[in-house]
Amino acid sequence: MSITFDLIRGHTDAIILSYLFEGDSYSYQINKDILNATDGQFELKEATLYTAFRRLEQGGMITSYWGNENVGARRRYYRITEDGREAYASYKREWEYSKKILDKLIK
Amino acid sequence: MSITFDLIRGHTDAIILSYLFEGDSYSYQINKDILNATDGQFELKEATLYTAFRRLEQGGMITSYWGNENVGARRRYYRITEDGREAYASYKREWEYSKKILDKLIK
DNA sequence: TTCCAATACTTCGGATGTCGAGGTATTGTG
DNA sequence: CACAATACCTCGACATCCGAAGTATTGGAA
Repeated sequence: MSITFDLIRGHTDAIILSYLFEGDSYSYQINKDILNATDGQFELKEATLYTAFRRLEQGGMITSYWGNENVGARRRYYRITEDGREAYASYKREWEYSKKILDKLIK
Repeated sequence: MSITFDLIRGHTDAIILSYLFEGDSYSYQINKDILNATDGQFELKEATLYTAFRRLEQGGMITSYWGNENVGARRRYYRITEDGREAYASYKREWEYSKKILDKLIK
């Protein structure tokens, strides 16, 4: 089954924050982690991720810094802030809540 | 808690079809049914509903007809088609599926 | 050694869905 | 007679998502 991506819309930030909650990471890595976690059935497109990173950084949810890899391509790492942790907790609650509502409505 | 409506995005059609599955209805009624089902915590805005009805009708998921009320304002009723029933079953599966995915990703 | 796949980042513009604001018409009630 | 409630509808703004395209680096295959 190929998922209609609009179903995930609005949850992008929550998904990203969920990964950053466990440690700094970078776009490509997060993308691969999502693919692994869902057995290759779901991924956030690169453009979507970058839009989200910009949005989250502007909102003070994350900060970013360049890694000093001396091998391979440079990486921009993202780190969750305290505000980001709070936002994540809130997103999580909202997900649980909207799940309940949709379970009521799609029966 | 006030729900971020973007979380519901993409599920509007499924919600509407879910109601029409149980019998013909009209916009205002469906709106009220949703409000009741969620204890007033969630509603689809009128403009959203009309956009969705147009979309569903153009897609052959529903048909519409004018009720012949001799009392009160005229009502446009919507009826689900066979294609609509199939689409609904599919939407329902997709919802179950995306629920699993999001539960994996928002942890 | 040359080419290509993979890693990694980024921008742009189009498509889509949602909804606030505004509008029309009818009926029943104070 | 005004007004709330029912019921319909349109427009335009806005946010998000993502396809497409582009840059740069490294390592391995041919």
